[in-house]
Amino acid sequence: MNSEFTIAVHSLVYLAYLPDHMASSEMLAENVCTHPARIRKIMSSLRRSGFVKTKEGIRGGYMLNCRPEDTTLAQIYHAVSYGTLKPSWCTGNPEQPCLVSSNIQTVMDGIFHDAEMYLEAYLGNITIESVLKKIKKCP
Amino acid sequence: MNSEFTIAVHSLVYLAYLPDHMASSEMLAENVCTHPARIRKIMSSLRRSGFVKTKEGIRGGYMLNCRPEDTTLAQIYHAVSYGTLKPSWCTGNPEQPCLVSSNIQTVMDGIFHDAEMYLEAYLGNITIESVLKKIKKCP
DNA sequence: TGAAACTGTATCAATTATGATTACAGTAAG
DNA sequence: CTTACTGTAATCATAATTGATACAGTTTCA
Repeated sequence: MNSEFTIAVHSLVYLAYLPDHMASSEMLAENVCTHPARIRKIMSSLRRSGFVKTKEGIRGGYMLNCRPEDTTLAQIYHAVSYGTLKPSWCTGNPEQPCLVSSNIQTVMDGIFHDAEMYLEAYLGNITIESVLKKIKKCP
Repeated sequence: MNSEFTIAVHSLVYLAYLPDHMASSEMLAENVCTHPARIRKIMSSLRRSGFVKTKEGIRGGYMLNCRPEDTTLAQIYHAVSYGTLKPSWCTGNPEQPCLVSSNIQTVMDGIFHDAEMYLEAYLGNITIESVLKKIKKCP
């Protein structure tokens, strides 16, 4: 998994935190600690899945378009990082005569797929609002 | 997550599959499709956690030292890849005045930690033997 | 209308993570 | 005492990730 999921969650939490629920890529980048272009790329994907609306032009930026109490990290993970639990490198080789070597890829694929579903089930219990609440409880 | 978990599972499944439950790093490397030195590194770690025994010297190699029906992928994950669910790159900055930026790391750390526990709970339901059974069912 | 302040997106560079390779010391069998 | 193995570290190559730059397109507002 790369950090796009974390950045997406951070950005949505930050938007939910701001009184007007709106920020430019530059503001978000400073808060997240990354480059504005990277934020724009990820926010574009969040816009395509409907979590934010964007406004181009002067005084533009990103606006929260979902209810923090209804939006779960599972939805965000699915939109931004689905399929990234499984490592890209595989063991075994379908061409080999050995039963284990030739079939392990299929079996491990299934295991990682199911594991990701479990992961999403857990993330489905966490909302943007609950993350914000946890943040507010920090010392 | 890198592929060490997958390689560890593959190696143990392969040992369980072999009639004498024993193989050298070279045999394992060929089956897994990687370099013998990489196998040795991972098998060393599996030896330290008791899943295999190693025999040095001529006619040496790795021998299964656990019951395939009792050994779960959770145990293997924990031994080999614990803590690798969380991306290494973090958002936010504890030095910033903003509540969100300064505390998101702590909160996301907790979420990834719990997510990993969930993942392990799922992997706890899968044994080396059940993986081998799935492999044998492949066409 | 046109300058200013934004997003959208592509491309390339820099950094980091991953995997492959080599090397060699240590060990046990025969 | 040679041969065939593991243990481990170091180094190289490649791939993935992140940073940076550039520029077209859009909207606001003087």
